[in-house]
Amino acid sequence: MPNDQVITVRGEKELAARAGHLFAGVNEEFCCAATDVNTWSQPTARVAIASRMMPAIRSGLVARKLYTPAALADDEQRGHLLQVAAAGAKVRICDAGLPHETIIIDRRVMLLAGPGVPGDREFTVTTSPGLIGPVYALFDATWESAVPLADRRELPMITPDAREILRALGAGLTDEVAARRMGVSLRTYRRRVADLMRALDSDSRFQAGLRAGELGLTP
Amino acid sequence: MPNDQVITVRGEKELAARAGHLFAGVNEEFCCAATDVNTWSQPTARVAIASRMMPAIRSGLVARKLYTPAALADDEQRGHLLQVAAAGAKVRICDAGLPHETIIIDRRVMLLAGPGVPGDREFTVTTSPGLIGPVYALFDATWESAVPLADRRELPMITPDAREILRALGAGLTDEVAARRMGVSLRTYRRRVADLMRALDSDSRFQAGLRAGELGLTP
DNA sequence: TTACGGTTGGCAGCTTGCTGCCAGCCGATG
DNA sequence: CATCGGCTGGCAGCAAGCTGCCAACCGTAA
Repeated sequence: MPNDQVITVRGEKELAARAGHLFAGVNEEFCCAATDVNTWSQPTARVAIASRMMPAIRSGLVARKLYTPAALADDEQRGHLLQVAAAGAKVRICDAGLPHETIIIDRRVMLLAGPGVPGDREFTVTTSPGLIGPVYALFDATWESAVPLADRRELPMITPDAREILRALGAGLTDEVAARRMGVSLRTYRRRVADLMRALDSDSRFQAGLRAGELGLTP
Repeated sequence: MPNDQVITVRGEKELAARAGHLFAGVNEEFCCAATDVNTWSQPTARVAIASRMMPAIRSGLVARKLYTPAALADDEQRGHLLQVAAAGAKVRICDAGLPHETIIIDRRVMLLAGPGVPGDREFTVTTSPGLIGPVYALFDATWESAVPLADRRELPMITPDAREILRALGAGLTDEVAARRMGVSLRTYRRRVADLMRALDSDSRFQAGLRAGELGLTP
């Protein structure tokens, strides 16, 4: 494929047939951005890819996988991500949508997938440095603002109630004012603040504010 | 230019000659991501572009311009950004590097610039939806995590001293412990914390923590 | 030398935050 | 019906945070 060329294929079969050779060797870095882990139409393909990648990671390959919170929606996906992360891949979660899967291999080959159904969607493959470079930069920028999977705490207790408390805290209100606004007693408000502090694993309110922001819990 | 094609040109003259027609009409949306505003080799070109874009914004065009903090490095750039923002363009600053300028027009045409010197660099232009879509999504993701120009406070008073205080606060230490560690009295530590709170325009420590994080002041 | 401005540190008084305690209320269960 | 668990709200006691006050110290300038 000449350097300035782009090929577009439909479906995974055609992708493998026309561009599979480009993905044969991953030597240095594998970058992937997607909504969730259901990339390929067959879940077994995902397992096969992961099992091939793990030895490579041990040999020095850098794998960066960027997903949206949808990738943590069910236990299967989460389990898979924790598994690849434990194997050494860097996994981050970003809050913005990633409707098009983007894969960049060794900054040499780039695969862009349409937003369609995994089994029937259009793939664009290119080796053009003029295209890969800028996309890689944008991937990098998104990566930098994403939260490492390990740092991302699951906070199921972010009820509407807790969210209102975060709002009040973020507005700098005293407990008394905030409690009155919420229509609860000061003791109850403080009890809930203490719950929130515990959930944020924070010893001070400054630290809690910092963490709430880091975790994207601010309203 | 066929849909799946990409053209690569070197220099602005060749860009205008071979692809200038693609940029003739901007009807709906103009998205741009770059390190700073020194996009073109001639500053007068920047002024001319801005002066053409302002009436369009008033007619409903959405202009989104995404830069790194380098775009605020000098008064001239800052002044320009404040000007276009005042004219209705949305300007955001993102903390990650954007070494390749990326321009997407009406989601129809995309221009990717190499990282070279403005007067002598390579441009890649494409109208391929398979390419524009994913890049647009990554632009969007980066945009979402960037800070609106208006919200970005300049905080020159982040001395090494204040940074150490932020560290102590972020670690959840009590004032007494932090003061002792810094080798100052509790009164002095608290005096400095109060200075920091004032600088962060915060009424509570939670709010201060939140803002410090938002402003990227955390160590 | 003295005078001045800025900073520090100790102290005191106050407010805000933290949490235990206990009574009361409510819903669910046997 | 009684019992239980969970939650609420008032109160008290304490810790942490906030700030004014004043003396002491330091560097600088006249």
